[in-house]
Amino acid sequence: MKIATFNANSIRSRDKIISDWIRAEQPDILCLQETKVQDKDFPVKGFTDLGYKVIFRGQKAYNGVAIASRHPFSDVRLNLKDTEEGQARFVSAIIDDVNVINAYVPQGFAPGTDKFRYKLEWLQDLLAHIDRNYNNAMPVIMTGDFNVALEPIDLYDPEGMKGEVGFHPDEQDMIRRFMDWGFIDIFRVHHKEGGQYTFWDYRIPNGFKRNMGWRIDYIFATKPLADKLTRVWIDKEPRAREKPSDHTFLVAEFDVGQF
DNA sequence: ATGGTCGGCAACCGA
Repeated sequence: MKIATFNANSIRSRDKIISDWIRAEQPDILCLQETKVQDKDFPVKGFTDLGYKVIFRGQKAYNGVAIASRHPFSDVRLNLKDTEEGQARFVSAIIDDVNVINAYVPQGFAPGTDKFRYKLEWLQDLLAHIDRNYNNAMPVIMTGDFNVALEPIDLYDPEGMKGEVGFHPDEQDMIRRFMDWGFIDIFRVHHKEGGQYTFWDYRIPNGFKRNMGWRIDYIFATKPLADKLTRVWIDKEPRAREKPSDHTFLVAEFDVGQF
């Protein structure tokens, strides 16, 4: 079973990068964030033409998440909280007995602001939702853009960014609570080295070429799945193309029978 | 070298 995550920064602007990548890599599941499209305008045909089903939750201009899958969905959920209609940041489903959660965590702007507090609250709500609905003996994958680098080796300038948004202890403590619950950061299981990033800010001149990036996209898996991990990697090729997203693809393969 | 990001969407906001 091959699963990938990609913050597209507009799914419509990334049409060719996404379809080329799907054709080349043939993932079972692709989780997308920052689709930036309302549901009525979602490019469903692009996925069905490639043999994929797709579920999505979007809004105008900002946020938006989707899961494309070669296998059927069940138990589809399109929002984290029933009251939170306006924030298209969460979609989950069961796909061939694997519980898949796709999240676009709020960016947070800056510590000490309402946006930063909202980011922490959103993560808290996500953890509460997971704790109510799953346990760590179940096969669960939680993936997406978490907008948090965990360790100094996960960003290019840990000294300069210490305490800033995306590299703040309060954010890292929240992510570690997911790991205490039972989620394993599977990229780190197979890659102990630093300098492996999934995001390079457009605003840094030649930031990608100079590898001035952050590892803020994750695939978390519970132990039953993590034990079956065969390969996990960051595919930087799409980031090197014309008109790339500021993020790139993170991919994992598991040796699970039913796929 | 007198410049220096994107995308959405229509003036700036968010990242």
